[in-house]
Amino acid sequence: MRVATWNVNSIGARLPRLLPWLEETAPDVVALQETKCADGAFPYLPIAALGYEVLHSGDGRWNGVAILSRIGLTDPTTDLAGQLEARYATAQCGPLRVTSVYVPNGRSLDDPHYAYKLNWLASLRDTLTDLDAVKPIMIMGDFNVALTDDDVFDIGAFGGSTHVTEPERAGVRALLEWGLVDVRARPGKGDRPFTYWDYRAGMFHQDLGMRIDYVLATPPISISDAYVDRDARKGKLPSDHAPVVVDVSFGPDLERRS
DNA sequence: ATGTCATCTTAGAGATGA
Repeated sequence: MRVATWNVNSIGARLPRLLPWLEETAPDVVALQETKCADGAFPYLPIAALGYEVLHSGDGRWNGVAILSRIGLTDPTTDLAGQLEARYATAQCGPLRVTSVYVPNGRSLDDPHYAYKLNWLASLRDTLTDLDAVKPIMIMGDFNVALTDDDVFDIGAFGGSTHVTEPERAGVRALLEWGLVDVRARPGKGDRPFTYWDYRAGMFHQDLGMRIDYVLATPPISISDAYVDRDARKGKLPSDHAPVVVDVSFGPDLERRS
């Protein structure tokens, strides 16, 4: 089974890249972020034509998350307790409980949006309280946090910046401490599996990136491969994020239990 | 390291966010 996450930075602008990518990559489940469209404007038809059921939560201009699944999609939820923006979507997709997240950016350390980001991560952690890590659960998306200094191209360039502070990292680590595992993709071009490169200043060309998109999975989910699809960041009108693609499998007992 | 890209407002360049 193949699962992927991708911040597409507008599904409207990215549709000419997304549709052929879905055909070539053939993921069974995809978590999308930054769709930047209202529910009524989501391109359901061309995606359904490729065999996917869709759960979308969209504000319109900003944010927006989706789950695409061709192995079933039930028990949809887009409400994250106490949070108003469209940044969270969960559904049962076959044996997997899948969540797509678009964690708030934080903007700057003195901006109220930074406290909002920490609060949002706490709300995300709270959703795990009643769940059991022996079941197959995946939370994936754009976390807007680099977990370690090695997850940015040069930690010296991030003094006083968001994405690398201890409270943000602790917010994500709380998910790992609960029992989710950080599925590290094998590196692409460089020695580190970056997933985001700023559009400006030739950052992608120089591989000056950040690893801020994560796939988190519970231990029963066996990972046979995980890679960053750098090709999707190249060429004409790419997103500023690359997809993370993960191949997973389960034991027969787990297939039954879920 | 702020060099790009996407969207909305409202008709064409500016504001906003990343």
